[in-house]
Amino acid sequence: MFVSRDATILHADLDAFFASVEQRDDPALRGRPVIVGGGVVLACSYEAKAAGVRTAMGGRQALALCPAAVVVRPRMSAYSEASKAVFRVFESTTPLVEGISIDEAFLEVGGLRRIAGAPMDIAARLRRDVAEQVGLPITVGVARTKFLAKVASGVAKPDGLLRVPPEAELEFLHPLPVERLWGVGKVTSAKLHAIGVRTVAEVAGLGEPALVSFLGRAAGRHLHALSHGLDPRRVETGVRRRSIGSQRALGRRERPPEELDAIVAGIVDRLGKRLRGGHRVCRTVVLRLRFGDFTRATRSHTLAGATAHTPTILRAARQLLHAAMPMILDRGITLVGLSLANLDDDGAVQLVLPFERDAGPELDATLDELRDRFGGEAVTRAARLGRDPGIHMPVLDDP
DNA sequence: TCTGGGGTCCTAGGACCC
DNA sequence: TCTGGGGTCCTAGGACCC
Repeated sequence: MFVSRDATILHADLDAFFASVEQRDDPALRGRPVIVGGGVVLACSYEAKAAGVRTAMGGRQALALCPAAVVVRPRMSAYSEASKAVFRVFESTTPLVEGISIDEAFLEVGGLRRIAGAPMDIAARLRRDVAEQVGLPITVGVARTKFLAKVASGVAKPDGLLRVPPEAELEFLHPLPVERLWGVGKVTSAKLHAIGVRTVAEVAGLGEPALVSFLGRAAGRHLHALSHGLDPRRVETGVRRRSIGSQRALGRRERPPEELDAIVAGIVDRLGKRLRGGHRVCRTVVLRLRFGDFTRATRSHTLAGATAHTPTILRAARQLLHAAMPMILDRGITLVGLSLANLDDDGAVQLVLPFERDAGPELDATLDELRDRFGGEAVTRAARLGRDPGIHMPVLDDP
């Protein structure tokens, strides 16, 4: 496999994204500590970070650390717009863009040297373009691998640019704390600390067999590779979503079953629209629950066939909810959510139904039945296509 | 400190098939 | 009567990321 010897991967990461959008849109917030969120901190400006505020921290604790902070309600649509604008700048830089979240992406610029210059020049221009065209600060890491590019941007934040030269990768990587490794969170870092491992160099020194027996096969191999600077992943475009979900925190108040049912119905409705909007279908419905003691549970059901039909999904979700009721009543529910997984593209199929020329009423009855099964939208589209009664009628697949 | 909302991937056991 | 190994799918839980 070809591995570039050159540092041609950019990791571009917007700084304190939500908070930066707020500061951009309201000059009164500039230079001040800003917290986006309410119950928990969704994002905070660097002024707030300086006071110790962190993402996912409880709102009360954040304000205790930083009483001067301005708390702002999140404006998701504004962030979504800003993200789109930034990604337009990415796309104008190189066609090889792999988005990894609303505020970061990998860009491969290895093939652009002749027309756009060296990676560092491209990165500097990208930062300038995002600042000028979108008004947001962005940090870029440049390296030979995705992982090193990401670590570089993390080290260079905020509003920075850093290249890891291929000949100095381990020199750069090994002194860093293990938490910098992708895939090392709270649990894994605690495990590693327990055996006296605190730096990437020490992880590298453990050897793969030890890491595998200690952390499991996949995690062990992964960490071993990363700690030696090995990461063969290429920048990939057009990565498809594997699941979509929506959830709602409920607080500690008791919720009667009818209310839970209504909330689930609302979530199914939203997800069904997103699914159809993206021309996708799902096969697995996952109910997510969180309880008063903060334990969690999931219950899932896989359908015989793929669907984007709201009533079909709702039926499955209701059954899962019903089966989980004893647990809910017992432990008290604080969050309910649904994920739709096993996603696929919605291959529309044609259903051929034989009809006589004058079978008007019979056709109408059949159409009603199909609307009920597949959703009005799909069949209305299909009925237009199959205007001539008795000939054919394409509908969305839903066995 | 009493904790949002959106995702990804891995593990492990059981069912089932060859 | 007692015995294999391999593969896939489903379910549930968990760690992790932004």
